[in-house]
Amino acid sequence: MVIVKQARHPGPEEMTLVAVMGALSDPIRVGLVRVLADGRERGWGELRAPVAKSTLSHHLRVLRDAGLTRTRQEGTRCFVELRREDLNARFPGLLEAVLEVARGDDVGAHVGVADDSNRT
Amino acid sequence: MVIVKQARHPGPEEMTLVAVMGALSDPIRVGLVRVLADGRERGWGELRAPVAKSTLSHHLRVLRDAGLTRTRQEGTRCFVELRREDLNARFPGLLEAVLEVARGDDVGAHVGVADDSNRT
DNA sequence: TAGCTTGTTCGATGTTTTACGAACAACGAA
DNA sequence: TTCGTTGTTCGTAAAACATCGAACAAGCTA
Repeated sequence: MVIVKQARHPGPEEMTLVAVMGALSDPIRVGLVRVLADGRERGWGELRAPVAKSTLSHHLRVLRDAGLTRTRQEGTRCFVELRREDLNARFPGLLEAVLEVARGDDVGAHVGVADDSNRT
Repeated sequence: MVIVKQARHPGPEEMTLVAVMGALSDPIRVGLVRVLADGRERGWGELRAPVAKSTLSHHLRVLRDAGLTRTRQEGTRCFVELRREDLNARFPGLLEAVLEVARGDDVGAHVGVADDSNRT
């Protein structure tokens, strides 16, 4: 029996505006959200940010705790995705507005994904 | 000649998403924005928040520095207003989305205005 | 089993934020 | 000029945050 201790994710009702705004008040985290904005689930190790991995882990935790992302564990690795549906239901229009500006201003420019040469 | 040292306000181009999100990641500041959301300019002394006046001054400064509000000085007193136009131009949809949630969740509930008995 | 990979957690450090009261500066009123 | 009012700034303290490297746990792989 495989018990993979999944991290806790807040339900929509548990999400707070202040926590979400706080999560998005750091350029690296905004960059991560931008990367995930295409709706694709990304492997943790695929994510690239100019910080140590422990720090990246921290940022992903802040995003998860605020309800912005969902982290799934599979074996020894993790996959992250944006909780777009939940966010739109709980905070209508907010995510789109933020992404729009983030793209325009290129916020979190140094965050990206590895150019994974093993798929298309 | 009256030179009232006006505080510096960032122009729309100087406003950053991260600063705005940071400014809105505190319930008192969200409360202040809510109070100002009706478009009326408010006297500083009219504002009520459960913090010392030096702390309120600090919060108003954070909002001003982020570009959310404009502070005008007249004689010995100040008036604050929301920079709705500028915000909508710079961050389309953001303010409305935030206000919508803030109202629904009653964020910053302890912030308000004095019940000014000298009008209506 | 032994070792490798992957991501989290721990401990330390330096910075930023929030908060308060006291001191201050600017202005208007007496 | 001497007060009172109004809001900012200063000094300080506590908490939160970002960051790192080291240690760790869990799961594959050899």
